[in-house]
Amino acid sequence: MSAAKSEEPTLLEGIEPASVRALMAAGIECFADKGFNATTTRDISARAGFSPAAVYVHFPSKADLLFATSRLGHESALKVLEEAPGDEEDPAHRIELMVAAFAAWHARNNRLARVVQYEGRALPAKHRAEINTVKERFQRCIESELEAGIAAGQLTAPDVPGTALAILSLCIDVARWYSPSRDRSPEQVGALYSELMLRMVGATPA
Amino acid sequence: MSAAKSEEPTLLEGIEPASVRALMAAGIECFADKGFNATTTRDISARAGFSPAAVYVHFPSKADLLFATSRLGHESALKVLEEAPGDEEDPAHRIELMVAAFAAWHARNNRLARVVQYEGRALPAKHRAEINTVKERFQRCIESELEAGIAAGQLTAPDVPGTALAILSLCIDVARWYSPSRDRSPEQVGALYSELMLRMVGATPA
DNA sequence: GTCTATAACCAGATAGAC
DNA sequence: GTCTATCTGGTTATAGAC
Repeated sequence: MSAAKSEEPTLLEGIEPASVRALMAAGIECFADKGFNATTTRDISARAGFSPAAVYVHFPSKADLLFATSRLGHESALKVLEEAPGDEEDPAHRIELMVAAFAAWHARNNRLARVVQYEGRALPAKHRAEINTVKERFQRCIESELEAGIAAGQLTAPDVPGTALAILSLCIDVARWYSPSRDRSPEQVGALYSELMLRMVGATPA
Repeated sequence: MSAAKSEEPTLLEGIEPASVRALMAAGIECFADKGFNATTTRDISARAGFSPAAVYVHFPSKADLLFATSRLGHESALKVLEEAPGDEEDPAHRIELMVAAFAAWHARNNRLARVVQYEGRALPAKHRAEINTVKERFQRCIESELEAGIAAGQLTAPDVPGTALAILSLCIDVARWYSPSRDRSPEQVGALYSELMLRMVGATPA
């Protein structure tokens, strides 16, 4: 656990005050590295440059800090998925843009994405339920695009819910293996994955 | 955490003595449910039907119990991947069998698979290194099948290492979302995923 | 808002009886 | 080999000074 150089560049930008932003950035790094339960409040405070008690000035508990970061991550990922197609109308092109953006998000924000995907267990039931309502929207997002593409005769899928799940799953698992130093750029991952996805739904472009 | 009904049916069969088998089964359930760090040695012992100190009779530490289960899982998954094609020689059919088996393994053994994929961080460096040597073989396995299929003119891929990684990733992420009560059977997951994979590499069968 | 100091608790691991 | 009892260290969270 070295110094706190790598703050999440864009996602935390709007968070105020700066001490909360620093604590959230530190929490993301620590939770991604070691998991929620192996991270101590001292780890987080130290990485953010504060004394051991600092977490409790801004959050009621360590779990509330996790909730804040987890919600931020879910909302950001959902926003990316929903806004990716813009005003594009062609169904195959829409889903191509969505997958490229969603996969790239999981690469670019892979630390936060790991927290989002793998640390949800540690949330208290009430907070986990709130997070789960967001999760359901991801699946519906992809399914409706697939259905539109199939209706338009552009795509084929052996099983729409299963294929939608597989597409999401493929993008989400980027968070598990992606390493910014070792792998392709987030944009390259997005480009490769959207191409593989198009092949998967029978819409090979070139 | 309810009673210890659901032992891993086949994988732990050969483990002796029975107390070690029970501890490993309990460890898999607990680690999969709550993660390594949130699981206490008391959780494991209680679930296996022993007193709080039982773990230490058979394992030097909680981390050694994790290592034993993690190694068992990696070896089992690798064996499934390597042995799936049998004496089949057609490259497209070989990779189809491999993906069907590997995806189904992650569904069937989804608790153990979660431990294998998400709890490796908690292993001490030496044990993690041993596990990583196994992990590398998965990627090579898929890559060489892709290359054979491309050489035979049966498959196409925009990027062999990237496509191999995506195929593995797709199968591995089954462990994250699969629930035996809610989802398709492991065999159905394998069938769907091998079909999606064949489309992805340009070998649509029907 | 941040610090130092500490309370209260809990978990990994061990000792020694049976 | 399993148990009960316990040691020891570390963790969350709080109190109260500055």
